[in-house]
Amino acid sequence: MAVHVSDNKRKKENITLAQVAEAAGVSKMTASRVLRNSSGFSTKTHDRVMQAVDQLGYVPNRLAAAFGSDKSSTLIGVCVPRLTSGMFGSVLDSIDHTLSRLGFQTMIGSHEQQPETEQSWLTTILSWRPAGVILSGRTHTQTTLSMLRDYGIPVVEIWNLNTSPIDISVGFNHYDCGHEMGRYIVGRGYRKIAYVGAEASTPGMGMVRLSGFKQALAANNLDLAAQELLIDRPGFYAGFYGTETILNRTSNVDSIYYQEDTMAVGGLFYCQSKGLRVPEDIAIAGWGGMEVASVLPKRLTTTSVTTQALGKSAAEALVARIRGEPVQDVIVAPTRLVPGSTV
Amino acid sequence: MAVHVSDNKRKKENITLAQVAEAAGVSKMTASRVLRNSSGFSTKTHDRVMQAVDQLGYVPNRLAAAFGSDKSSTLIGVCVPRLTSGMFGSVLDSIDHTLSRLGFQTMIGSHEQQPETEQSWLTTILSWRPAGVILSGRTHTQTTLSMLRDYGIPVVEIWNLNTSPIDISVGFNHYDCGHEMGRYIVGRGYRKIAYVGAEASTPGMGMVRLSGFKQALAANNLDLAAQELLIDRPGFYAGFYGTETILNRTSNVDSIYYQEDTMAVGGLFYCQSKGLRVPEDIAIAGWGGMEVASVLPKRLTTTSVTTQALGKSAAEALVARIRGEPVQDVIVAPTRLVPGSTV
DNA sequence: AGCAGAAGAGTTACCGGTAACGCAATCAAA
DNA sequence: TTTGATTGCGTTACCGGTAACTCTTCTGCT
Repeated sequence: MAVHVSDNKRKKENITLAQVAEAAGVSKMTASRVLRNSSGFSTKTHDRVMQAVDQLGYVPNRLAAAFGSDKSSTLIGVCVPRLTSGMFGSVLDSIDHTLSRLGFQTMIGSHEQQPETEQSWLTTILSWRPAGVILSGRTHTQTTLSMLRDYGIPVVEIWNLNTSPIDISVGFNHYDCGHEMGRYIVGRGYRKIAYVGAEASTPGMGMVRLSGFKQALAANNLDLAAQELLIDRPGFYAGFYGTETILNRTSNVDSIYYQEDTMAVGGLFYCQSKGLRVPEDIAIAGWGGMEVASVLPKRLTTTSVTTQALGKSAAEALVARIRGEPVQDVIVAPTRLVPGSTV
Repeated sequence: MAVHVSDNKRKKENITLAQVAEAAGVSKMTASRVLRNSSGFSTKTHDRVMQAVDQLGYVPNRLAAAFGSDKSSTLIGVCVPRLTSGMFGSVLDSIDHTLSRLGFQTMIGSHEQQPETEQSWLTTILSWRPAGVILSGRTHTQTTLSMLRDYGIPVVEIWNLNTSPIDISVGFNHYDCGHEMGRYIVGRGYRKIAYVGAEASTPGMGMVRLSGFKQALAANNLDLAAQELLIDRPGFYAGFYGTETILNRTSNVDSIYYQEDTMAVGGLFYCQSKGLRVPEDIAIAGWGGMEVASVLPKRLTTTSVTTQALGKSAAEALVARIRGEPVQDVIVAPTRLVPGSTV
């Protein structure tokens, strides 16, 4: 197979602002002002500069701009737990679209629920002097916090609702989600209730939902009949095998609350493969309102969450903060329990 | 709710290379050489500089580095069709991990299968002067191609195998995937074969697989009995309703090939809901080897693809090209037909 | 000893924007 | 008409690294 080396490529000289300015017959500074749409130029000058830009095909060098003044960075760092999850994919998608509409670029990373990974991501990101960052970790290291404080840029914490955020928090109320589902399941008459979750490393928001869930049971003088926390990525597979484990270990479980819809679907399939009727023999509930839940033979009882809205709110709040506009520092993204036919 | 404004924050002065150099008693240039591990310094100097770095907590300014010399950019642009797809999520994850291990940062965008969106993403990315880009579009606009040529950076095209790439291609052989599945389905005795796909905008690789699939049918003197191409994002939902449409429109269809596993699963559920036995009444095959397929009551017949390997290969090839090392310019990522119990 | 070449380190200029400041012309109010 | 404020634009310096070059020392070798 052919082997190429690219060093023979000729790199076309880039057009600079100075060339644009010269073509327009103004100074670099005036051209800069026109392009940033800041004030201090006449309409005539504006038109002449824009014409020169079009004619020369000028592409601004954001590197130089961001470097020259720390105020003009248009870079936003975003760190999510996983890139492979449909939920976070949707949030990322929404953040990315919103930010690029507002003239910002996103630099993405994943932390796999490990505060140390988030910290090393942050170190790297800060070396790019971003205008702001969006974090999704449940907990942060001390170093992370002090870096953010020292660096002094806007920070949005997403996913979890945090009533005393570093700066701004946009998230779901996971505790309430769990509590509401707990009440619902108990209200439907189930009494021997189990939980199946999965955490690859340190606990994420599933644990917060679980505590709300347990609280709802406790309010009815119930406790979890069984609980299985796999050391794995949450997904269909983990749900399938987690259910197997629970049902083999504990008898007469009449309902299972899952950390996520994907896990609930995995569990549902396990039950079907064992000939268990849902919800007569066993009830199943998830969280997330993912697409897969809507095409199942039985509609999954779950909590539907607004990932798109979350991403959009987070991005908009961050930009507002960057621009010095007033922003609410705690924003709740809506969630809603959707009764299906599995509970 | 409280309203904050961040302009009262105090930004700690960043440590610069000059300060490190002074503390180490050397010149800026020598410190720079040590940090980049290029040659031209003694062990003693190296240690003194590193000690100063640790002591001062120096964080390099990549913005300045990339700006000062176009050779030292560590930025890679990556553009995928969607952030919400599990398949691309996995590829992104793999690319991101590999690149960050090699000292690069990724800037991600999505093009939604629209060459124009890819082009505008490229314009933005180029303004950051990246060291290389990874594209996944099936087709590119003329402007995209000429920008890449002018700019002269390494380019890796992923997802599709392209025998005459812009620079480097790392992908699956979608045609062969389709062809192999076509042969397999015909070989199992099916004759009235349909296809269900979904494209939100311009055709992606599903179309390439379909053409391989059709070719395999043609080799057996068969033609597609029916075909449904939804104008939608491929997913469970599209698979469900695409199947409904096909089966209502054409009678006696005995097998359906889906663009993706998620769609196949959607189709499978539709069939179950209508009391159709799989594969006795109707056979179902997908593509992708996604996790959901492995927990279904019946294991899905599909083509398993190595998204992780694809991402890793792409990232490694790009870095090798950036470093001027020899690279194969066409790299095939493995795919494998996995017989399940749905065909 | 004499000399070429390598190794280690410093000097200078520059990348392409933006902030801060300065200055002339224009305009509104006294 | 004078004066102070505003508008429009230019000048200068600077951001924090790196490339290219220069200048010393050391080597090792004839």
